[in-house]
Amino acid sequence: MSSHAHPPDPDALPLGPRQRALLAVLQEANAELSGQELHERLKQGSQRHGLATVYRNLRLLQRSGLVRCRKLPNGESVYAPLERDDHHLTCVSCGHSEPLPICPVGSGGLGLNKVLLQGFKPLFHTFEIHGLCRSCQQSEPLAHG
Amino acid sequence: MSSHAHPPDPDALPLGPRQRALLAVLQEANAELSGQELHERLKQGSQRHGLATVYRNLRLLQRSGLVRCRKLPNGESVYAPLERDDHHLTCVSCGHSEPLPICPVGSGGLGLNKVLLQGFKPLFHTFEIHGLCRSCQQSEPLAHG
DNA sequence: CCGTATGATGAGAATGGTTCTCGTTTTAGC
DNA sequence: GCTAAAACGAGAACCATTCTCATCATACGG
Repeated sequence: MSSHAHPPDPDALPLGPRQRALLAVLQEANAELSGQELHERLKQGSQRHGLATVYRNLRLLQRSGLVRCRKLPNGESVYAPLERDDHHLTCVSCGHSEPLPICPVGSGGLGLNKVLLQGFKPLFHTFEIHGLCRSCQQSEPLAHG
Repeated sequence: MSSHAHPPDPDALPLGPRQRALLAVLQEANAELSGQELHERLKQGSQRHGLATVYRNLRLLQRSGLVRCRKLPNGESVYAPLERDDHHLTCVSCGHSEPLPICPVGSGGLGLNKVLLQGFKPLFHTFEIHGLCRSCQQSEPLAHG
């Protein structure tokens, strides 16, 4: 069993109109978006949109297996459609994070099996390499920054 | 090149006494600790310890390659010594997170090479499977929670 | 040995993303 | 159209983390 589960078909799920709008914005974007950014983009449409609802629906979409989420070093959460499977290189010093075109979960699925998962239902995974970006290596002579 | 770099020898690094104390508490603990928990434990010693210094030194230790960090769904950061290489199963609904005894970065190192890293210096990696734990699968009929 | 410069520290205030509260609006069923 | 239940928006509340700044420790020159 892999954690590369296929996302469910959104049309088969009982999504509200705001949840569909949220999903559409995420799918059109070419990068992960934060809750605040999503809120900004949705407000530009015709309907009213509250920030609380954006976060509420992001949680629901995540539980439905349509949206993935990760936390940046600054505490922001960023969201993307489940099917986008990027991972990241993140600097522990400046917080800069960039895509890493590699996925540790090959088609073999890491040998994840029911014994290890113990009833846990996987939706998506995150893989991140943390370290020092080129410019932070230069400016900071390691320890005692 | 792998992201399984050996941690540097702490004795060879110019660490201050508070940084050593921090590292010692982390190494004695058998689980990841949050900044607040570390602060609590350090305050029980003889020296005074401020929360700001705990966070400052955690950042320095991280840059030095001695400490790793990840963010829980509730926004807390938890820390562990670099050499502890656990990964996690985390529930997107209740936030519960438990160790997963698997590492996607085998001794082969994923084929990470200089071309991909582009001057980035890896210190540690995080791998996490997000999904629904057994009890949240039961209590929440997926979407429209 | 003392004075001074530099860096580390502690206490508490400030920050900011996310969640909560609650009165209002929309939806579904009849 | 009427009512109950669910979703919503605005703003307050929350809380881990970071910032500010006055104080303290350390190193070094005189």
